[in-house]
Amino acid sequence: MSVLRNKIIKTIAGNIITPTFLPDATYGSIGGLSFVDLESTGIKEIVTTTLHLEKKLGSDYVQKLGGLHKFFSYDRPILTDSGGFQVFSLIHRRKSKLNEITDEGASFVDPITGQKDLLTPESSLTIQHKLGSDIRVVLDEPLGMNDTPEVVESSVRRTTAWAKRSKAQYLKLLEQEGITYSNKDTALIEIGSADESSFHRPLLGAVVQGGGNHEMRKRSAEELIEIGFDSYNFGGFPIKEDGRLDLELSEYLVNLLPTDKIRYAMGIGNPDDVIALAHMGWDMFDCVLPTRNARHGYLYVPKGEGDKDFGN
RNA sequence: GCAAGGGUGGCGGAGUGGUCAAACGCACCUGACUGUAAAUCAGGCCUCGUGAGAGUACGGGGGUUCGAGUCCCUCCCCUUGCA
Repeated sequence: MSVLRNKIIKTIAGNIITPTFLPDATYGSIGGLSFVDLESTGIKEIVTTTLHLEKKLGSDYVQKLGGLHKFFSYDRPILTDSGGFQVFSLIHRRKSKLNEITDEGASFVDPITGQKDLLTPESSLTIQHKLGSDIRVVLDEPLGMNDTPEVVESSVRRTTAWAKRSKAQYLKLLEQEGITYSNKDTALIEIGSADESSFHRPLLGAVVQGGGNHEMRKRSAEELIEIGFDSYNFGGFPIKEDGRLDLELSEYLVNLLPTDKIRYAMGIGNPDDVIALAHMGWDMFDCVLPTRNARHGYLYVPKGEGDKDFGN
């Protein structure tokens, strides 16, 4: 049963028709493509990485230059991640007392400078605010699929707690700018709806955790919905041992999320997966996979049109 | 013409009497890659064989030696110095 949603996500930088896929641009660059090239692919919006920008350039610097859009010379919607997943991957590379997650935040050792650093829910949102992105994500604690129930429970609890702090920080930053916020604001509208003007504030999404455990996913979703966000995101690394996305979990989760909010599957980028999840009702996707694969010489072709002469 | 140094796999470049099918790069091939600290990682890369393994290689020819990419002679070619 397909529930493919063609809707419109409103952002400050313009509207996005769903379902949509956002490629990831580490420093605002998609694997060496110019924005002109990017546009020719039909891509209308991008994701960029908070932590890389913060560590390499500094959000203060980007802010001084007028924000990401001016800095990149890109006027379409830009989504920033919290930096949580990058810290997560760093921590899993090298576990130590310096690389750890506590209730305060995620501490890690900067692999370039070797200095200890701490990313908190508040600092992540402040950085994203300075960067001036259109869609933002709260800091969360991502997990894989095979953690113990205790670890999963802890991740969900912490993710909810961080989401609360993030929302508070978000509202504080909006207030400083004199931007109004209402729980009734809706950034997801029907196509053809009379009101297609651009949105008046950046969007904020929270990330549902719970690993491969349905009950925990449900709890996580409910707790986040209680706080209230513009988007609810499929978090963690929901890839099974066979290397495939857990489609059952994907479908279970999408049906727990409010239909009048954006449902965003983070890090899902296998073309077949994107199509499958879009039909489940997921609105938005981002992933490194297509661009990374392309950089590694991998070409996607429609089913049945592969050519042995081209390898993959 | 004289002098000196060289000619090794697709390329660069190790190797100076046995453990060399040839280090190490590059290129190439295959596999991996899922909120980008992955422009990475794993394997292959003379021929035949799934494999153990076998065969043929170090400019050409000849020689010394149990054994030569490595030593000697000769021929061909390249680079540099002197005329």
